[in-house]
Amino acid sequence: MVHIACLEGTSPLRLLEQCATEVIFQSDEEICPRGSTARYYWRVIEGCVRTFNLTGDGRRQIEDFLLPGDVLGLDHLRTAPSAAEAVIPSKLRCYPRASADALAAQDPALRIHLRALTIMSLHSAYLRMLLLGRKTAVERVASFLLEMDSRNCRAKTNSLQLPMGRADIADFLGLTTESVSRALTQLAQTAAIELSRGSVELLDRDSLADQARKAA
Amino acid sequence: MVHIACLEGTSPLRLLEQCATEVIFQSDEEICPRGSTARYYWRVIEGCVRTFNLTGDGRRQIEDFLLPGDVLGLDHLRTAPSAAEAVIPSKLRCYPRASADALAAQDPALRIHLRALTIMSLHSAYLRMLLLGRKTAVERVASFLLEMDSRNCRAKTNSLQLPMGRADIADFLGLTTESVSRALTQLAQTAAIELSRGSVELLDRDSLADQARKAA
DNA sequence: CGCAGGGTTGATAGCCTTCAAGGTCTGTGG
DNA sequence: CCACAGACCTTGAAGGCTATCAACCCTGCG
Repeated sequence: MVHIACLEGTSPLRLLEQCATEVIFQSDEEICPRGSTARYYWRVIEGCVRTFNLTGDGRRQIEDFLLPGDVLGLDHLRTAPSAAEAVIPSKLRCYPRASADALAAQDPALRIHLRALTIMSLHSAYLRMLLLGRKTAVERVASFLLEMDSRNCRAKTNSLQLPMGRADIADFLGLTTESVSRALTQLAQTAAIELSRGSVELLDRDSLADQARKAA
Repeated sequence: MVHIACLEGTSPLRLLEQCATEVIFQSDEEICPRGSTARYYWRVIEGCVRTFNLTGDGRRQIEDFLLPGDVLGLDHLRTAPSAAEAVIPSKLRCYPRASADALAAQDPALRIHLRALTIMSLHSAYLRMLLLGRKTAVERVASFLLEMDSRNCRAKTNSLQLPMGRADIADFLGLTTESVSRALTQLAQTAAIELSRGSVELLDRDSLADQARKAA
């Protein structure tokens, strides 16, 4: 959800980029375990990361998918509140918190930007509450496709690549894999989308938005 | 959700308190309409406020209940993302954004505190996603009672006053009023709580926590 | 070829919603 | 003082949506 285009280019940030290191994670590999000390911010360079929460008996709710450009760790206080894992093999850039925070302390523009990113996460969380609390399965899946599409900045085509599997989508939307599958089939039957291997063709975004019942 | 005890007492904050004014809102009166310009922060002094989102066809999801001490408006960027209304007659203190932000620009401690409050809201939102996406009706209601209890700082007793009605609780938990009522009855039958007019007696918090399946 | 993993589809069950009715409390007015 | 209306809460019965359980398909791989 959290885009950070303007973290690049500005001059004092060069220093920060210099202390950053890149790390590659394999599928399902843990990036920061829940409760671990929050020593780094991470930025996704390639791939996809999920953050999630579990109930005592193992039910999972995915909080967010992080795509290239998104930042992980802005919501950590002393420790990480939720676990993070790579969805597919992913490259992340790792920024020491101490350095980044020191930089932010002296750079009002950076502070404002980081604050805006956190607030955008909060807005996205509130919209997802509406989705989880009040939307039907088809509405949830349609909303999900549109959200993923809107984050898929560079794509001009209607082809939406989904790095995550049905199980991840289900745990993101508060459904089961079967329900996700059925909702996708149903959307395909209205000709709003077309399903193909590993991607979804968005044929009719208006119809999708209609079936998503977007919040005004 | 957002507690702000330490906004009081520190000396530079006296200035801010001086430009603050108190306003009283009646039940269901709007505090900031969705999309309105974000010109103020608000702090609840007495009463209770709800923030919420609506789908296109009017289904409502309450994002948060704000109790005395909680701050409203930290998640606003240029405009308010969601509407806010008083649940019961409530007194709020109103802080001009410009003054507060200017003060924060010069006061690192205040900045850190405000940032922590925002992050706490985000954590609370993530926990509620787990509730909305993965918990049953009884689990949701038990979780709700425990959360309200934990925010009910000053109370030593087991009596939990709930300022909001069943309809508000339902829209907070993604249920209907009937389901909330049934879940409360069911919790009462296990002797975890006892229902009385306008309040709930928490007889067995362990049992409640058990039935809430709290996230580890 | 056999197997494993992910996705889809079908049948059934369960939980919550919906619709409906009754109960309780409060405030108002006769 | 009591009747009554209204709001809110609770309870009951029926239905719908999604979960669950199961089978099947497809692909990739050893």
